[in-house]
Amino acid sequence: MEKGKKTTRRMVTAYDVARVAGVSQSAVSRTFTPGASVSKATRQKVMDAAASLGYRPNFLARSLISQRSNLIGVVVPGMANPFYAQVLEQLAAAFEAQGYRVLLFSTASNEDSDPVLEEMLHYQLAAVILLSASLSSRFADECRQIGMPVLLVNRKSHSDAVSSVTTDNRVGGAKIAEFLIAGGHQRFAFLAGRESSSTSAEREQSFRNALLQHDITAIQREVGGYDFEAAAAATRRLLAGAERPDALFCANDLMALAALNVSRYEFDLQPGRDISIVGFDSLPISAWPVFDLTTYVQPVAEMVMQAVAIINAQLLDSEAPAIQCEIEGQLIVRGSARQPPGWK
Amino acid sequence: MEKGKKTTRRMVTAYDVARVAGVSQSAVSRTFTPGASVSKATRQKVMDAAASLGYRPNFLARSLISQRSNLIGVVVPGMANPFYAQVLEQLAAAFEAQGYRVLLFSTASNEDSDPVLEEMLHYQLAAVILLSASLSSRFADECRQIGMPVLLVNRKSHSDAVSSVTTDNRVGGAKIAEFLIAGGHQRFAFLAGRESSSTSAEREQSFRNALLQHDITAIQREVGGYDFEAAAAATRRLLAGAERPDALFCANDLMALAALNVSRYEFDLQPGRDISIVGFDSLPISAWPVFDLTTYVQPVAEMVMQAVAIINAQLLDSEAPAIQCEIEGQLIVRGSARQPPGWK
DNA sequence: GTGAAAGCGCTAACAC
DNA sequence: GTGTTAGCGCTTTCAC
Repeated sequence: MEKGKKTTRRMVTAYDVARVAGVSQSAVSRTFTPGASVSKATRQKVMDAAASLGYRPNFLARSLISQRSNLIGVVVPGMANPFYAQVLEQLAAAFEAQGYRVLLFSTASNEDSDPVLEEMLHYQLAAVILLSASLSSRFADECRQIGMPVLLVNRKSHSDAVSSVTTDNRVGGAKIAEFLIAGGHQRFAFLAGRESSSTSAEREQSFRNALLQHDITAIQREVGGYDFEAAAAATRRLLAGAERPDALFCANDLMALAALNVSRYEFDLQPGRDISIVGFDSLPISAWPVFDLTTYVQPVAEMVMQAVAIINAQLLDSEAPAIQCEIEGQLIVRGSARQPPGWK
Repeated sequence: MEKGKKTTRRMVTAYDVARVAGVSQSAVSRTFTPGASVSKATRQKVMDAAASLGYRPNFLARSLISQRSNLIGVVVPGMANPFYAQVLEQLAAAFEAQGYRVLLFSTASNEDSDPVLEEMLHYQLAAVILLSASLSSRFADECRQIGMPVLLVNRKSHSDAVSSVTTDNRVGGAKIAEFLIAGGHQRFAFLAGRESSSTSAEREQSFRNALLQHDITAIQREVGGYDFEAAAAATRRLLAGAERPDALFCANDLMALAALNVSRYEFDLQPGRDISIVGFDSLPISAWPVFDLTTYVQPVAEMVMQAVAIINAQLLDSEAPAIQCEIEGQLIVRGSARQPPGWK
């Protein structure tokens, strides 16, 4: 912050406007405060003066005095995965509609968001949203203490003092298992996301449990870390193995798309016929004819709605309890996995 | 545990730290100001007190008094196009590395960024970056007046008082034309982005010019508005027409991907054999085997580097002249377009 | 309804 | 090197 030539260009302040309008500075403030009491005449004078001077209230100063900012901090783990981009976009749109602004904190992919959280605490954020990232209990406590709502999206906390919005991962994992079993598959495999991710863990656990109901215990497993290249490599290992799986459940769509590419172009396996591949998320691009991916929908719009609702509730009452919101997803059957005869 | 206890949520200030450390408040300020002169002893006392109290400088207050914020406003036209997401991500990473933070302003796609610019002026932004959006000269003037650097990325201004970073669109358009001509194509088509976009216009114009050199003037044309669905519809019109093109240049990759899908799955045309499709951007996903798209690279990393360099220069000297930076792209030949024999 | 006055938390002269 | 002193631009009592 050493840089920057000092500009002598003083900005237009409420005082300047007051002087021109022939009113007090407070009158100017009131004019720009929705719901404050100003007479029609005063307001008009102020507006005219403001317009002529090109005045705009300084939101930073406003936040400082009013002790409340309209900045929402959002932590995203990069945007290589369209899912994150989509959630971020909708989150931003929803909050902007309410007069908030998103301050972006991109974390270098890894799950440890403590350093970035530390950074966030320097801005008087109205709230913090962590997308696909977890939160140390230390920070959870600290945020609660200063009355700053924190919300996990697409991830759950071990502590239920932290709010979260997720899809019903367990239902999804089970549904996919049943679908694959009904399709008559024999050799199952799971492609995991990051090991530390609650999301991947839930999907895997329920997948395994459902298979167990049918006495299927031998499940091959690789880790793709939610990354395209890593998932492609993992798929290669799986398909090159002795017991090539005929049913592959990937913890997210991006990895499923990688698996699709590898199967088709490196192993000459046609998804839906020679191998069944299922994802999780339902990215827009997964619906493209080239992929035609069977997947479990994470209803992004609904998740964002709930996220906004939870944040609003906490903002209204800082004593409000944390909420773990789990949203109903849906299995979308397309062509990348063999379809059981008569499947609804 | 005391529930419902009303916590007086005053934040920890430099004064509190000063009191505990037994020094003046300025000493605290200096401790947290890189390059300020504080003795080892004082600094230590301050750091200890700060740590014990959980003190963090308030960046908003700092910006207010120092008249310079570390907030960079970035306008993005949504993130459905991975190109935007990629640029945003790298931009954020680059600025964060310099101690800046990105304040996100997502505009509802359209090209008129005036309302959002208006919003931005309320925050004391260090600089503003417009991604694939244009700028009215009114705002360009206003921003210059208050000494706030503005930079267009992937778009050019008619005025050269506005800085911009773009790829050499004209070179790209011409190269693609030559490549397609060398491939022996007969019926050319161009799929435009938004009509108001300088980027699309430049690519089209140079494409046409290069074709003109070979006496090719009949060029079919549709508008895809940089949107996947719109581009798919446009492609349908093109392919259903009497004079079905055998060479299609799309103003960006996203639209080329749409064209690819439509060609292959709706018209049973194999790209690279029955029709040649070329894009512009070189998205990561365009390299996937399923698409194997021939395209012109926009070197995102380099563009971001230049963007940061330009902003830094303007920040250092607000009188610095605007810079129009044009970066050299590169034609990536892959399988979606027929390859001329012996093409280098 | 309106103005005066008191700060929000901080940096940056300025003396010492 | 350190403390003292002014404010940055604004909201918000509080009298009138």
